[in-house]
Formats: sequence, C-alpha cells, structure tokens
Amino acid sequence: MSDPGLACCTPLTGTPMSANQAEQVAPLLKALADPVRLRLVSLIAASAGGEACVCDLNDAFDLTQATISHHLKVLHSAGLLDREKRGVWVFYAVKPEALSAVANLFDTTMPVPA
Amino acid sequence: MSDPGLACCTPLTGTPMSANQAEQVAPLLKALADPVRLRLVSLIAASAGGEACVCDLNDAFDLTQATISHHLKVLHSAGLLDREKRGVWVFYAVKPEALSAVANLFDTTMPVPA
DNA sequence: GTCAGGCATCGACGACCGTCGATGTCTTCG
DNA sequence: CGAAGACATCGACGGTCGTCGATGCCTGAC
Repeated sequence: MSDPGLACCTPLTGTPMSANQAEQVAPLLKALADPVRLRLVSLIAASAGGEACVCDLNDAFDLTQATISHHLKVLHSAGLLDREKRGVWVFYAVKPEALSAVANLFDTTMPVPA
Repeated sequence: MSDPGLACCTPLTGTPMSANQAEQVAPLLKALADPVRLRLVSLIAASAGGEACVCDLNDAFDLTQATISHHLKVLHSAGLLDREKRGVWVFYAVKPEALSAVANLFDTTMPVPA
C-alpha cells in the first residue's frame, strides 16, 4: 500500500457517501430490509389516508400479533412510521419524509448514467 | 377476529406489494442495509466509469481485506455489482438496473402525496 | 521454476435478528 | 365493579450476520 507510483485504480471523481451519512441511512434500509416490514409499509401506504390499524395489519399475515407488533415497533423506531392511538385501536401512518429520504439516496448519490 | 360487522379499519385503496414481490426485493435492501456496503457501492458509483478495484476499496476502510471481499461478494450475489478480473486486479462495477429497481420501488409503490 | 502480491475462501466467534408463547397494560362496555 | 378485547412487552430459542486470522488460488515478474 501507499506506493505512490502504482496507481492501479481509477480515481474517485464524484463525491462518495461519507461514513457518517452511511451510518445514518443504513438503519433506515435495515428497517425496510425484511419482507414482512416491506409489506407492512406498503399496506399502510396503500390504505386510505396513508394509515392503518394494527388489527387489520395483523390479519394480513400468518404471524403472531406479537411479531407484527415487534415489526411495527422497528419501523416506528427507525422513523418510518408514525403511531397514533385512537380509542382502543392504534393507527400507524407512513412518514413521507423518511421514504423520500431513502428515495433521494438513490437519486442523488447513485445517478444512473443514461 | 373475523367479526364481519366490526370494520374498525380503513380499507385498502391502492394495490399493496404482494408477498412475492416483497420476498424478491427484500434481499436487495438487505444487501444495501449496511454502512460498509453502502459506502462500497457509493465509492464504486462515484469512481470513473462506475467501477473500482478491490485494492483501492480496501484502503478506504479500517477493515480486513477478507471483510471487504466478503461485503463485495454479498453485493455481487445480490445482483448489485458486476465482477471483472483484469490481470492481477479485480474490478467491481455498479449495475444501474438493480439500483433503479430499488429506486422504482419507492417511486411506484410508495408515492409521496406532494 | 520460484517468488511476491492481489483476492477469494474457510472456520470460528460474538452479536444481532425474527419468531413465538405468555403476560402485562389500558380502554371500553355492561 | 368485573369482563373482554386491542396492543405492547418480556424471556427464550434457533438462525443469520459482520468480522477476524489463516490459508489457498492465480497472476505477473525475475
């Protein structure tokens, strides 16, 4: 390493993601990197008003209510979902800002040439 | 459950992601859901020609060469990176199709209202 | 043919993740 | 008040992940 005359590789032209930015975005992707959580976000986003209650989400999967609650907590802790208690039921809503942050990640730092 | 008269929740208006689609997309997100791999993809995408050799990537991290090789293998196995051996060195290149597939995921199935 | 270097693979270890059953908390109803 | 239902939390289990040191393979140089 550190051989100045070698230059085996192409230099970095653009501005790659910083280590700090990577550490911040990775948790969001990690929260979404699960089939169940992906479907949960999709179900909530496709619901009227961009929100859905846990009882309905629970019926959409062959999983225990405890497992669904856990996944919702992960998504909420990652800042992807908002939680609102209405009476006996709890409604989760998508946070468009968080999703657009992920979308911007692929638009800004990884531009497809053509 | 299965009480037909309850209707506690909002009905699903849009078309949520299918279980099959979620199972297909989740591995891509899981491959990207790591700070090191995120920076690897970013570094490669920011390099000239959208490709970079392992020796250069190895110098950008405080990790073992074996670890970097492992992460590159994960990204390659997920279909996000292309591998090309040139002489002694190995070059990895981003696959724009795979990245745009992820980008489409957030554009198509989760449209931000405004 | 021998040597050096770039990269992949192997085996191992600790840490984390997804799922479950059981239990707790809180709200509404009668 | 007590009962029932919706949801969260707890503790535990097996599986996967990220990282490492050691080793193997393959290429180019001498």
